Amino acid sequence: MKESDAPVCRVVEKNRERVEAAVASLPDDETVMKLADFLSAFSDYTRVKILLALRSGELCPCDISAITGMSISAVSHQLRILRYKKLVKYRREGRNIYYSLHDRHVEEILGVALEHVGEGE
Amino acid sequence: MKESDAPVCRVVEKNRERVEAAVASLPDDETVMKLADFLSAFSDYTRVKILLALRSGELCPCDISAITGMSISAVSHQLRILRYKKLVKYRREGRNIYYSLHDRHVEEILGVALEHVGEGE
DNA sequence: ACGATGTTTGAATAACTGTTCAACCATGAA
DNA sequence: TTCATGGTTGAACAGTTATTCAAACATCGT
Repeated sequence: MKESDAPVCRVVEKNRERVEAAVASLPDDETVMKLADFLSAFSDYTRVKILLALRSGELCPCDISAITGMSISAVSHQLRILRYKKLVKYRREGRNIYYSLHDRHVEEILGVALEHVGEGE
Repeated sequence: MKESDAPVCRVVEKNRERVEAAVASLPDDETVMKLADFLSAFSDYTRVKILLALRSGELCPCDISAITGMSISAVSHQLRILRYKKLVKYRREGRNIYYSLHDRHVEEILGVALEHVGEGE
């Protein structure tokens, strides 16, 4: 959208304080981008399932494949995303690699979201 | 992937307890789907920005357009997604429609996620 | 060194998502 | 009723994403 022809209704004028307060309260753009990037890791059915499984303890890709019914390759691709976005960490043990949730934040988000969808019934 | 030829490594056998515990702890499929559906609403930069802006109070689409620099139409499309997925609610006041965060869960998730990305520096 | 096991990776394809544009609906004022 | 204002909607396009397949890498046992 071009800045020049932003459609501005009268309400924006009336609400100017409100609007300016909202703008002031926004984190900087980079933080918003990081936020969306982090949260977007939760946006896929299979990734959510992987994360939920990891709440009960560390698992290797092969375990996760068995649990979720996904192919090993698909699991590995998704784990890579979860790694990059800091939702999981891993450790090597011989030939196996064990994945676990990165920190409490991830568990907390899953918990709050579970509450939310549970209430909708 | 076909169930029949799921690649199962030895670790799964060794970890059978662990794997079975994880399977047992998983919510039913419908819940996982609802979870992913809810959380996927947080996965876009512009939606996150809208939600962050709404933390400071209710706003109409026109306000949000001014705050985010998005077109009114784009804002409205995103608000629809946020409405359907129960991240925001709205009320009408004459010609204006005011949107606000649906409940504490949404605020909490944003808060936890902000903590998470804040720590990474 | 070799083979087997456990995992990762890149390329390709199919499905999905966000923005724009134009048309439309809803409300209040005249 | 008619007009202007504030919002919504559908179609279309561009960009993104998840899965599969085949090939590769890393580690261990022999």
